[in-house]
Amino acid sequence: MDDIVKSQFPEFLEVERKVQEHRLPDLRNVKGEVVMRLAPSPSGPLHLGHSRMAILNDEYVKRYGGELILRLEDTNPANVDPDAYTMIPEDLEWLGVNVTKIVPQTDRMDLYYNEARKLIEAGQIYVCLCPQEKFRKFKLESKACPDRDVPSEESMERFGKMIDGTYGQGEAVAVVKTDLKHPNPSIRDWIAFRISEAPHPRTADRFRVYPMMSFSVAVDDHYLGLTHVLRGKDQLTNTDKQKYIFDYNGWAVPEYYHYGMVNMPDVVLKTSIIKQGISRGEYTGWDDIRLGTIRALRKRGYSKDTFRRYWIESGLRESDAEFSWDIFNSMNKEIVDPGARRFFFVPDPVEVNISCKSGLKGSMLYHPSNPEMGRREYTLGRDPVVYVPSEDWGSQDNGSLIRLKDLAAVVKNGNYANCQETNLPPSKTKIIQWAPHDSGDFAVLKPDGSVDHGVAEPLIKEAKGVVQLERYGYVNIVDGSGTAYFLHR
RNA sequence: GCUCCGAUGGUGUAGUCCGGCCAAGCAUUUCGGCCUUUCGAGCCGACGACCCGGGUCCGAAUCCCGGUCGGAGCACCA
Repeated sequence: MDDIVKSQFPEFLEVERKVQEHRLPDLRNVKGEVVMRLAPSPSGPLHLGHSRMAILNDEYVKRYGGELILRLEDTNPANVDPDAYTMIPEDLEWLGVNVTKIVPQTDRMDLYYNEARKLIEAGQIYVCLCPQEKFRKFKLESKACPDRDVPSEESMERFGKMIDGTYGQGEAVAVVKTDLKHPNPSIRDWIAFRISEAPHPRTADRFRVYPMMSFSVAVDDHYLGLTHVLRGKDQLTNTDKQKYIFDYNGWAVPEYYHYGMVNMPDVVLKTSIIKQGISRGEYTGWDDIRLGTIRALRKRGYSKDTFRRYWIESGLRESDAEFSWDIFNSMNKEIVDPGARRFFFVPDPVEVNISCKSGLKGSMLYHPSNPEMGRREYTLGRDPVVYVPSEDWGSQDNGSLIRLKDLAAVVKNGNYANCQETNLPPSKTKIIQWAPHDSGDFAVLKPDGSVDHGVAEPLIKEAKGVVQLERYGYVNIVDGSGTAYFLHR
């Protein structure tokens, strides 16, 4: 029956398979090509969380064609790491995200100022001289600050004084008039510009008045010609704020999508915490494998395709979710396994003396499913000493039969063992890995900060990339130093 | 507290717009079994879900109302 279907209606099977595959929903209102953006702040390299917005946006630009703009939101000098300007594009490139244009916001300060002046003139932005506390109190009480009604010429002059340094940090802000009665206090008359005298890592002291995110985002989304914006639900109120700028200017609003928040367990993502840890020497760097940065995950051996598959499957849902390492790892395993050569690693090794009537030779496939990848072979002689995992060896009683994989079946007698010549059926026998006596020390660094010490078969010295240590798990080997990074089981 | 979102097994998703083909699919986890000189891969099987209460309807996971729970935002951060 299957054969008939296969031979006569192959297209039917095709269709069925496609239905199973996860596919992102179509974007609404697409007219020809799309223009989308990634808008991280350059405070550090990208992490697992960022990879979602990067890949989702990239997927849509790949589907419809168009532009993918990397907009570096660097308008808070206190929060900028100069290295991030190079690390972020590196991370994106590795992820296979095709950025067509890079735009740092500090290149566009004149544009923000000009747009501000336009709105000041129209009476839609005013400059408030209230102390911070007072401004906030007015807001919460839905009251107008006295500066709200000064003539626009006066506000314009004050804006000039913000820029020329007459006002110091904290003494003046430019505020967008919205609706003082708006139910959400954060949307009532929100701040568009503030003074920051902190030196900017990129522009030094060239500017002292910086736009707030909601202002620069609105201006940029318009002038950069964004058609669709994908962002997290945490941006929902910002979207409402930004709509005022669009309305005041009569600009068309891009299509906004807000996907749910994803909680990522067991991993450090917060840039400020990582930075602190690095400077204190607790972490070796941005790629410390205990971290959730893209470069750390990359170092552990994750494939870029895993990120893509995972986030496509997660889609654009608005409900919150829990990140699942189980699923992420399982996807990665599927991608990485076909190319992962197998090796024996013996953690916590114990020496066993084997007695044999004839010489022993170990011969193991590099990959059982792909025999064409060849074999690794070790000639051990007649009464060799081998290493075995103490945990496995110790769990077996004296007199029990144990199979040393692809080497011999032996009967345990303390730290000695006798070869068993008979060809007993292999099932039900404990099968363990082993390493010859001339094996080198090997250590696996794990993401929880622990290290598994042991020995690994000599040929592992030639290995690079992701390998499977049989019965132990997948690891990534980056050099011949006798260490590897733990990937997953 | 205020504002806004959301709710399908342990986890991630499909289905919800346009009610019946859903006694709910897929993936992952866990547990069994098969295969096998890996506790890997593969194959087979099992457990496991439509938040609750009302309403509309011949018929509701899907529509309406109320509740509950979860999350996000409420900065001179992004």
